[in-house]
Amino acid sequence: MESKEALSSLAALAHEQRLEIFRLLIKAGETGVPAGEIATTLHVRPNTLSNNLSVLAAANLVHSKREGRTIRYFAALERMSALLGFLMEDCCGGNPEICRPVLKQMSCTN
Amino acid sequence: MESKEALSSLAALAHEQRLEIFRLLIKAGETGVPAGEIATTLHVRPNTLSNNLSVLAAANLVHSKREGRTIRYFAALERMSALLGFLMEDCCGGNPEICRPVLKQMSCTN
DNA sequence: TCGATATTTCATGAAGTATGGAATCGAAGG
DNA sequence: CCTTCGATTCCATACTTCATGAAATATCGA
Repeated sequence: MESKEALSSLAALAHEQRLEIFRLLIKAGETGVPAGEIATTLHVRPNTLSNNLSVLAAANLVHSKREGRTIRYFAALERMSALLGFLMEDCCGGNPEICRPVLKQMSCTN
Repeated sequence: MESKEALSSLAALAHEQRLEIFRLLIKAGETGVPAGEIATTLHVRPNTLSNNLSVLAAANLVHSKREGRTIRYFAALERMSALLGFLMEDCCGGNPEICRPVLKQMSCTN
């Protein structure tokens, strides 16, 4: 991942509503969530939601699929993966033990 | 980690110069880097650097230690760890296989 | 084709953030 | 004590981002 991509992802996530949207989509997983359902769940106006979804989409953090009148949104885990890799690049250059706790926090066993 | 803390961390990182600073400190690990060395390495003015370091420090992403006239900065891995955990919370609620690739990207074996 | 529903686009004012120059602080050395 | 060096703070200007309402677009059912 390049610096500019990482920056756009971080900027997209550095916003209260967008962070909530993204985490909601992370939790929803493969199922995704229709735009309207995001709006009612998070109590946001549809136009504001649409703007924020477009920011997340421009940062490649989410993608969408039309289903008739509704549009279903999904978190883009592969992008998230690349971002985390970029942020922690070479963190273990000196000593693998140091960043071990970071990984532990991410473990999917909880 | 609470949402507000995550937001301040993300906002701090969503800035070209601060992202470079943070990644430099991540690579430096336990050794840390003195402020002056950061300035010369990244070719930034000392006042700008100082501002940006204070933003990163306010977000608890870095901490510092005075050593005579110089001040040495370190990346705060425990904060980074909490941030990643917050972002990916419940990512595996449905299916552990889905977020496995995210972890792989972070693996310290490279 | 018409109306209803779901979502997006656009322009705008208000608020927040970045930047660089100058002044300041704190520690070390003569 | 005075100077130098490393780093920070202050401040005004310029820039960017944000939420909002009004209008537009797309899809479906009648």
